[in-house]
Amino acid sequence: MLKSHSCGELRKGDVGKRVTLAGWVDRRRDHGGLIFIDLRDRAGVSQVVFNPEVASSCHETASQVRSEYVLNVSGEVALRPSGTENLQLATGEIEVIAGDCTILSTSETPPFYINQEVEVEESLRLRYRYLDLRRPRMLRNLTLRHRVVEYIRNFLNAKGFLEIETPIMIKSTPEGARDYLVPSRVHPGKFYALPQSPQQLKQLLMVAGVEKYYQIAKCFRDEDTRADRQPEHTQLDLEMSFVTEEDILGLIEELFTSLVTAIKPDMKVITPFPRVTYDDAIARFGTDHLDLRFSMETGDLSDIVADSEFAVFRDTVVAGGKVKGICAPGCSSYSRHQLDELNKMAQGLGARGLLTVALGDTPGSLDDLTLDMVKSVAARFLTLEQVKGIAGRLGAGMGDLLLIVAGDPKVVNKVLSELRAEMGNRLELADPNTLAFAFIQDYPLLKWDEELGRWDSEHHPFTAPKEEHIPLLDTAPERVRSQCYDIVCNGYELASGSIRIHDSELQHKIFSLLGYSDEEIQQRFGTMLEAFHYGPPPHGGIAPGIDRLVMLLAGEETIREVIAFPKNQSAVDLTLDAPSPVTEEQLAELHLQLRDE
RNA sequence: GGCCCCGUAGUGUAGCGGUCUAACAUGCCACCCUGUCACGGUGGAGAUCAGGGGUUCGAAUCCCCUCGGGGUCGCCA
Repeated sequence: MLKSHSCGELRKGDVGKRVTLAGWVDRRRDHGGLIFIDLRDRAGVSQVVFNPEVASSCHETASQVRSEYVLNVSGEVALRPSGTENLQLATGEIEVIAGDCTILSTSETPPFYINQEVEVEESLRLRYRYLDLRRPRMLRNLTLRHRVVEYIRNFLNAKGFLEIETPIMIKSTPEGARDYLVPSRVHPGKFYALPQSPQQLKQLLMVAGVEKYYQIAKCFRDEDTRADRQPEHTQLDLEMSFVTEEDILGLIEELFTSLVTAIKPDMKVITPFPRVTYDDAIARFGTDHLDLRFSMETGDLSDIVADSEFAVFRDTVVAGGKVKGICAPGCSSYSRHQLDELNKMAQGLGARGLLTVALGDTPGSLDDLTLDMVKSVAARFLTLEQVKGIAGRLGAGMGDLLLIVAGDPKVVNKVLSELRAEMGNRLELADPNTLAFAFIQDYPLLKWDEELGRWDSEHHPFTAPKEEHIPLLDTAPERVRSQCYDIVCNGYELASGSIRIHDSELQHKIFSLLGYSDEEIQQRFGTMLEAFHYGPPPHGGIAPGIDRLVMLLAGEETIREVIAFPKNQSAVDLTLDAPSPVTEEQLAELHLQLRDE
């Protein structure tokens, strides 16, 4: 080793020791005579003093050094002269008196600050990701991620799970997201696909008798990116045999709560995790990836306004739509501009409009409310009783602002859930140090796909219906609930899972319901159905997203901040400049020809 | 594919129709400096204002297109 100690570990107790350090020049302070260099490695920073009277050639070397040069320094650890200690620094009581110094490598001036926490354009950071990762924030995030994965492995290993790798090149199945395809050289015209998840493989592992499986698995989806979505992401993929929904939820709750306690003890977790049915989630929050850190629940106002003079509301209800709203506490004094912003946001999400109702100027009892204190374009169409009814339903008082949307229930819920998140943000209602996990249960098994004119899986086709709902598959598929569950946290979907079908008859029936021909079923799922003829155990699992989990623990806004080499919004890897063209020879070998477009 | 936002020295920002020959901070270069730690001091270099077109007597500034980046809707079983 070129170092005897790390730059971050030296303390008072090391005084007098002769040490050798190696690291990067974080900062150099040249006093003409004395030169101070903060030498940085992964563990931290130590101040090295270069004194011409102690080692003149060494001092000469130090004067040539610039930021991010890599140095090897030997010297004695000394107590800093009294009065010059730096309490900001863990190593601030000592310094290393350089006796010998070698420049291991030089560095050009970096394209952005490495020793300062300044926001830099993300594309530049990604182009020089190896420099970006030198910055404390990134090092912190990567370290956190490592510890999370380490914790998960230890936790599951202790519970008797086997970590098993599954292939990255598998078979394409056209349902779900678009596959990333890998052309086969050996088999002209045939392709592998990168897994969207190891779903079928882990179920085969259950048939194989593994009983408890997990994997830190890379998953690939060729869909557009978002702040919390990348073309490839990492899941804790997990599957167990002979379990019920309760077993899976209990395991995950124990894992997550103990993980947070161990790794981020300063963060609050609400236990036990609240359980919300899908229908309740939609009714109360307009979305199933809800944020339970604050209330501001939506309220259905349809019955109150059905007979109102306000045509927009009345007509919506008559046409089978819904009128719902939320209450933004203390926002009755919102300016015209602020209201316009919210209106624009609502319209951007598909609402025809947003009705705002300001209840007086100051806090107080609703009993004192009079119609002329109500500021709203709909005020003259509503009775005082109706306004009070609406306010009551939304838990509003004087001084509050009501945000009301009318229209198709899907749109109304979408818009209100986004407005709720927005207002929660603006009013700082969501404590950034709280992780509000929740289980969402009782999802519908199927959803009607308008475009294709057929039923489609809400989760995936291997999800088991609730036992007692199986008869409904023939009579009222829309009413069938599944043994499917999500974990959400602070407004993000963190995990999805289900108890799987282990009966090949039932599985076959679901496939048929989804409109697959026998031939298609055989072609896409033949192996699994066949495997299910050989004693498949009842089984189920779940797959929490590691990127999102670490993002929440790190307090970051995007998962890119917790991925070493992420892709940008256009799915480009700016570090390596991928994707890139390939040679004609490569294409020919793969029996591929590019189309003119 | 739609909508919204952004693009000014290496970096981060200011400037938003004329006095911009583009400012500030920091970084960079040179010199001075033996107790600093975001060291200090003096001086200097550094920007076709993303690119193209238009409006105007005059454009970093207004309009259009293109490119690049971000957010989002669609999409993500």
